Amino acid sequence: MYYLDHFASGTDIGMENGMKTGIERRGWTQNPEAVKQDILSVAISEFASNGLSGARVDTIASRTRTSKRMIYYYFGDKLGLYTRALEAAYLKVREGEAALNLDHLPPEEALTRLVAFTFDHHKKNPDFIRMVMIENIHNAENLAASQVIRDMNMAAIEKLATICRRGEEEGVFRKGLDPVALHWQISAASFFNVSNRPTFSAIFGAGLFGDDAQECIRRQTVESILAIAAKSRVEPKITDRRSGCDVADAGD
Amino acid sequence: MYYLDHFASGTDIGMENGMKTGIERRGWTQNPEAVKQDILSVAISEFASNGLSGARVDTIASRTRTSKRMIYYYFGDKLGLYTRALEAAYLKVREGEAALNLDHLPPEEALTRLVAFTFDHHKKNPDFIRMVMIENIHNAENLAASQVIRDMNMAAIEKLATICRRGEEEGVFRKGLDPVALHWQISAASFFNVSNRPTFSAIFGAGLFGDDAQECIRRQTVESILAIAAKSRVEPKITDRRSGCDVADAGD
DNA sequence: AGCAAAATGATCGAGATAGTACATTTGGCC
DNA sequence: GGCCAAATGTACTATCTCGATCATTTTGCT
Repeated sequence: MYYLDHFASGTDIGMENGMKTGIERRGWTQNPEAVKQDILSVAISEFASNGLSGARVDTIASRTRTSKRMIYYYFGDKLGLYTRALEAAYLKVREGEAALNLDHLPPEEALTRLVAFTFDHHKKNPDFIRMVMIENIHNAENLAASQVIRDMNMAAIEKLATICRRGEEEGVFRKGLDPVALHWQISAASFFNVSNRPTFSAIFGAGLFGDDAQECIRRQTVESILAIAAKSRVEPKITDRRSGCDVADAGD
Repeated sequence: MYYLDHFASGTDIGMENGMKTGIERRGWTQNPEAVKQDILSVAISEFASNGLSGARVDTIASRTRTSKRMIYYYFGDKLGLYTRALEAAYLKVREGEAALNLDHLPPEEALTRLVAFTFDHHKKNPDFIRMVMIENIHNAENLAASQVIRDMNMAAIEKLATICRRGEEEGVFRKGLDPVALHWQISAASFFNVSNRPTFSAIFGAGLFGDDAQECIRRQTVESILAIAAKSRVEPKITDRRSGCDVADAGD
């Protein structure tokens, strides 16, 4: 099986064998990079659909323009392929996030956009969400081994930290905000909205995933996050010095 | 392999072979119910740990006081066992929830307790959470087939609906609150907190899962939910009639 | 052109795994 | 006690699945 030169630079990964790509056919040649990318994109889809144990190397191979031989040649074994696929999925998603530049916006506006963006972005990348779900099932053992992924996420936090700091300085956000905790809140809503859609729909119907209801949920999410970040409208009676959280009666 | 009479009524599922149970040994006998329960509890643990494809029937069998033969005898095949295990996991968790009686409390207090309870309860039942995660990976195909589970969840919503209605009537909650949407918000935080702990910890460290930080997150969650339910302190400029949500600028 | 290393093709094997066949024991009932 | 159906034990197999082996082609380089 052969590849067009620079096939890897094509964006339409899912095309059929023999489809035009818009790239000139200037002879055919070995193309290791394209082979790897081809394998990875198929692997992401397959692992995301069926999980680590559920995915079949043979199935991945057959959906590839290359052979199983190549999978083992480049990735060693199934777990190696999985790990690289996980990294690739992260990379692709973080790329999308990198385009978001919020530095010129006022902090509240920046945070609003960040939350809304994350919500939408997760929704547009279900395979990524599923990869993370699967990784959680496996106790993040493979992710823990990937320095690449940790670095990328720390970068994401930096962005949020910057917003928090600016907000504090301008006096619109409360002091001592923990960017990681805020990220947790943002992720919880955005992630759950995709990850648990199947069971939620099965039980309560698809209503919450229609356009109107999703719009509503997204807005609620944005507002909740902003409320957490904002200086409390009502002065808290006690402030927990350790975590910067308002301490109020929360039952039990 | 033989069973004590009424062994199924014992609460300590995880005990070793031959351990005392507090139940008098009054002879040994066939005990189909105990066998089924034994298999199910092992199955939940195994499926929760390794997923549907990752779980091994032989492993389940070996951790059971009975044999693989019995698994197929009572549950037909692996998928049958999985489905029953899923139901059993739901049942166990909903049982815990049923004990919660909130009808005598004022709506805000009831909602506060419900949220806090859900947060804690999910945390105490990671196997259940993992089963749901796995079911989501499989697009809820098996859950969809289980009427039992749908019924139980509808019951849970009823509880929330009652609180919402009372809150509306007493004028402390906004009108047109959607109990399912509220349930979504509660679940998102409570579920994510358990489901994504491994990846989150791997990336950002375990800090957020220490007692102090968890306390803080739980409180933030409670407050966010209450804020959503409460009548807005600031009158909304526009109200979306379809969903009952405030419409404000939420960015793109 | 010729050579060595990288890349790829075709086929096969070992072990794991779900599920089964057959035999045996137990327990309620007469 | 004897009988039959439910329950359980033992051993086996067909198949699926990962991974390896051996052979061949392509390519960069001199």
